[in-house]
Amino acid sequence: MKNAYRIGEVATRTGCSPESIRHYEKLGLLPAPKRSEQGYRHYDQAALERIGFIRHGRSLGLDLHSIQELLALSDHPDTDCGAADDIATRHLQHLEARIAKLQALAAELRQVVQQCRGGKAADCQIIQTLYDHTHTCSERGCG
Amino acid sequence: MKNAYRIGEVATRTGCSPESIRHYEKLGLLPAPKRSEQGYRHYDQAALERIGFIRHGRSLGLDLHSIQELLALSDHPDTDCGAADDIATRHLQHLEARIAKLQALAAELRQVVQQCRGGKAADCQIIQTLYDHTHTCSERGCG
DNA sequence: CTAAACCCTGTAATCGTTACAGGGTCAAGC
DNA sequence: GCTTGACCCTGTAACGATTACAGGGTTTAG
Repeated sequence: MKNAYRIGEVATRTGCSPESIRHYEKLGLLPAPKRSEQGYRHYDQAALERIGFIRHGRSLGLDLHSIQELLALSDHPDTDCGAADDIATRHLQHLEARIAKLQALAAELRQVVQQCRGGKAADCQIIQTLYDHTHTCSERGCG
Repeated sequence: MKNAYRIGEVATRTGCSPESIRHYEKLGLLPAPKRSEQGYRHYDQAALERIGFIRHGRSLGLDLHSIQELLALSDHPDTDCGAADDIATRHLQHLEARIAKLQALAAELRQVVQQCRGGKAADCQIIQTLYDHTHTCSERGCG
């Protein structure tokens, strides 16, 4: 268990590219790490765990702003936990809405695809359907 | 049925912002329209339908590149229709994969949310779970 | 005759990540 | 020694689609 990792080793261990790590630092999600005499970043175990937190949040689809809020809660252990629940619940609802929308899109697209019987573009039902604006979402309220 | 619409009226009729219309033109999805003496764009009925085509494609989640390919097919009526079917089918598979991934994310997030019993951030299970890197997607192959 | 609403161009922002360019540092091998 | 390659640094630009300006000109209605 070392206590000083350079950014490349952190990248390997966390699955997070060096560019992203520097990006998180610039955005304030990570504190500025110590530097070697040559200016190389040196990370400790806590930084590794913080990056793991961020990556786990990202893998769940959370945006960096939400992750920053969750990190702030974690940095202030006396804060009420309700805010974390709000963020997660809000994101879950967001995900569910997006799933529903994508499912509607997929269903519509499935119909479009099944209409294609081959032949020339002039007769292509896919292209015809796209020109048919009676099916656009803006007129059916599915956006 | 007029035969000369300015960009604002086209925007109203198609539900597509003037900025987007100019953007589509710059990208080559729309031909450069005629201009008034003062330089205002004047669109005809065919342009309206072409914009409708683009919007319908976008509402299905197609990217502008795919839409451009479909428009190119439409512009060459003798082309084989198979390419259109390829584009639509490929996009449908893409949608289905994305839906599956989002559903897995939502399921995981639902578990996380249910762990929150209130209280202080120090004890918050949401935050604890995010720190727990044994659950990150990179280690479970769900990315 | 003036104010509001429209149009023009070009540029920059959004989000998260990646890919450079241009330069410095460090290890291993010859 | 000296080179080669793998690192690291900073800053900037790209991706995709859209939105939001700034700074200027035109039309239209009161």
